[in-house]
Amino acid sequence: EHSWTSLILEHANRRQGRQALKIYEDMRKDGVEPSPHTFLALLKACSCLQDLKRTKQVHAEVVMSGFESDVDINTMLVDVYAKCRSLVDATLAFDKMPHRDVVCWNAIILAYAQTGKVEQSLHFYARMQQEGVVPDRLTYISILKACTYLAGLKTREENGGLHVLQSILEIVRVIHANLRKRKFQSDVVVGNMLIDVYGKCGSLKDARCVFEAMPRRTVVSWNAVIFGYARMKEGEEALRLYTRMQREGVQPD
RNA sequence: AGGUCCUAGCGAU
Repeated sequence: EHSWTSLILEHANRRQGRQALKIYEDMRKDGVEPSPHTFLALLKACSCLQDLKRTKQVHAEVVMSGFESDVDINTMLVDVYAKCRSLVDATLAFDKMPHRDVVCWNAIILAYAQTGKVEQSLHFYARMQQEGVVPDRLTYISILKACTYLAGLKTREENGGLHVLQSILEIVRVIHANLRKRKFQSDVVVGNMLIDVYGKCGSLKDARCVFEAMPRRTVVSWNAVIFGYARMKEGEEALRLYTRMQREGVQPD
């Protein structure tokens, strides 16, 4: 069983989802019983296929094998259903969970965040705290993702979105304050997201401030700040940053 | 044996 699972996982990691599912069929034909690890590997395959129908089939197999209340599997189901763009199924899986830890709260927050549903993300964020679960770095990242996605939509609208951008900006400032309090502000991914979202909200000043304060930067940090200026038609500053990036030995990608 | 994570682009849809 272990070797079957490794094989499935390997194909899933190489984004060969269909192969992975086929191997699972062979495994069952050989009369081998799947373990929770098998399903985690299968769900990873579903996640890259983004195929709702197949995900539901795997879900059915999970139930038949008696792993319906496995926390890890359910968390992954929430995530995969969201990647298949079925928030309904993601939410159903989430609601069925008897016990919820921070990881699964993060998964549902991210599920809504991925399509810019800021209000719902914040709603789950509030609920998790009511239930005594302490947010972690990924919780904040997930909420920032919701803000980023929505801000990205609104900046592309020529005029209409200005007041929305303003309210997103206010939310981001609150999250930013929390991140400072929790000492997550020096995290690279967090920093990258703040640069991006501040830029998309039109606040290059905040974006730049975060960028300059970062203890460590990656090419993503540079991209985010450069695209921020470019978006606001500040081509010259974007170019200056681009040359500075090269001077500091970071390769463009 | 690894349940949730960043920008842009490219594919897929």
